[in-house]
Amino acid sequence: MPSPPCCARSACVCPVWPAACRWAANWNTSTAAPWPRPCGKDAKPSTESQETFMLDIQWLRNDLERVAKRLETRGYPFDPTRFQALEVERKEVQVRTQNLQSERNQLAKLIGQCKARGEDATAHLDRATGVNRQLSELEARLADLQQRLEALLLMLPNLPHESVPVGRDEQDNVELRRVGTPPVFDFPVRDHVDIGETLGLLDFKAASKLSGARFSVLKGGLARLHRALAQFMLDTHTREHGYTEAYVPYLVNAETLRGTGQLPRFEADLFKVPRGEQESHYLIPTAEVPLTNLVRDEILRETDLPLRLTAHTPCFRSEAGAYGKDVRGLIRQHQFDKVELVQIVHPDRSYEALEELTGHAERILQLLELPYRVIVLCTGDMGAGSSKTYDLEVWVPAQQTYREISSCSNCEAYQARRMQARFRNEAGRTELVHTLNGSGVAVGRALVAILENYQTASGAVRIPTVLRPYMGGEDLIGP
RNA sequence: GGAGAGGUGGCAGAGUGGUCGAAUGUACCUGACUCGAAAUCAGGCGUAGGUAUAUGCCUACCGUGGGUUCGAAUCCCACCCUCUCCGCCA
Repeated sequence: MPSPPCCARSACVCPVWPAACRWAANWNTSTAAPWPRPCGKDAKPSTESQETFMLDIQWLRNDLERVAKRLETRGYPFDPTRFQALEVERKEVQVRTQNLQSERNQLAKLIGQCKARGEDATAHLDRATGVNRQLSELEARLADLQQRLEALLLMLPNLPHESVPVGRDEQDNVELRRVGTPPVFDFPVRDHVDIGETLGLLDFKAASKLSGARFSVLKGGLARLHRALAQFMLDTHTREHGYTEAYVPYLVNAETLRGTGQLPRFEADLFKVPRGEQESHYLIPTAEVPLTNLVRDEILRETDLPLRLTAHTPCFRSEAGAYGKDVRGLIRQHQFDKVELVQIVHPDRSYEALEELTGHAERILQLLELPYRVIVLCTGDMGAGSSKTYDLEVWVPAQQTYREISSCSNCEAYQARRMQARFRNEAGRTELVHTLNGSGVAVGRALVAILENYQTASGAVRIPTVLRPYMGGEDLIGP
C-alpha cells in the first residue's frame, strides 16, 4: 500500500518558517534543497516521558555482544552484564506497572459508571486504593530503573562504521590522499603571526586588552580578506553545491545542544550565558548546532530529502582541554568564524552524502589553491556523535605540516534519535533521518593558510585569484 | 522594562472532573459512482513505548514539570513559550 502523504504539498505549512519555501526558491539560484516543510500532524515538541538514547536501545537488547565489541574499538569501556541486569529488571517492572495502570484505569471507569447510575461504588474504591498503593511504589521503581539505564546509555558514543580504521588516537588515523604541492620558498618562511603583525594588520595585544588570551583583532586588508573568504565559501556552496544559506541564532538553549550531542557531556567546552531567572543560553560552538536542530521534532516528507544547509557564523569554544596547545597565533581561538555545511538525508544515502560533503569542503581548498590532505579518523579519534569522519588538513608552511581545517562527519541516526528528527517513508512509517556536518571551511585557519602559503619575499601576501573579486580587484596585501 | 491575552490532533475549533486520545469542520488516503474529473456517498487517517503467534493486547502523551483525586485536557502551584499594546532600541 502506498504511503499516504499526510498533507498536500501545496497546503503544507512549515511551522519552522512559514515563508521558507518561497525564500529558498527566490533567493537561491542553485538547485538548493528546500527548507524543511514538515508535514506534521505530529510536528510538535517531543515530550515523551520515555527517554531517548543515543543509540537505538534495540541494538543493545538484540545484539549486545557485538555492540559492546564495537564500542571497545573506540576505547569506550562498556559493561554488558550490568546493562543486561538492569534490562531484565526493567522489563519485569515495566510489565507489572503497565498491568496495574491498566487495572486502575478499568476501576476508575467502573466507579464513574456506578456514580452515574447512582449505585454504590465503595468496593471498587477500596480496590482502587489498594492498586494505587502498589502502583506508586512500582512507578517509582520503574522511573529509577529507567533513569539508571539512561545514565548508562547516555554516555555511549556512536558506533563506528565498518570502514573506519580501528585505532587508539590520532597516530592511527589513515591518510587517504594529498592534493596540491606544498610551495617552495627561496627566502626564510615566516609564520602568519609574523606576517600579519609586520603588516600592522594583526593585533593580539589589542585583543588581549579587550578580551584576554586566545582572541584576535584583524584590521584593514586582513579583516577584508577574512570577510572575503567567508563570502567566497558561502557563494560557492550555494551556487555550485546546492546548499541553502541560513542566518541563525548564535545563542541557543540547552535543549538544542542536547540535540546535537554537546550536552550533557561537553558543557565545559561551551560558553554559558546566564540571564537572571531564565534558563541560560549558550554561545554556539559551531553552526552545526542551530542548523541541524532546525529539523528537531519534525517529520519531513521523503521527497524533501536531502536538505542541504549552510551558514557563516562565529563559533565560540572555551577549549577547556587545550591549555598550552597552539598558544601562538590564530589556530586555536575562543572565537572564530566558520562556514558550516549540514545535510539531512535518507538513511540509505548518508555515506554517499558524506563523500559529497567532503568533496564540497575540498572544493574550497582547491579553488583557493591550497595544498591539503584528506585523512580518515580512526575509531579512537572520532567525535562521540560520529560514525565516520574525514578531516581535511591544510599545509601550514611555517609548521612544515598539515593542520586540520575541516572535519566532515556522518552522524547516522545518533543526533536524529536525540532530536526526534524523522521522515515518513514509503510505507507511511516514520523513520529517523541521518545527519551530516562538515566545515566548509574554518575561516580563521583558511586565513592562516593563505598568509603563509601566499607570502612573498617582500613581506606581502598575494591574494588567491578566486578571492580577488571580493577584494575590490586587489591582488596583493602589501606593506 | 510596563500592561494584557493565550498555548488542544496538519489547519480551524469544541471540550471546565468520569466510557475523551479527544466532538465538528477542513485537509489527506482508500473504495463506490463517472469515459475521466468535479460533486456526492462509505470507510480510514497522531506520536512514542512495552509485550509478542498475533492485521492482537496494554501504557503514556491535550506547552513543560509537580500537586489534588478512585479518576485530570478540565481543579491548584511553578516554569517555558507565543501574541497584542505602551516604552526603549539597531
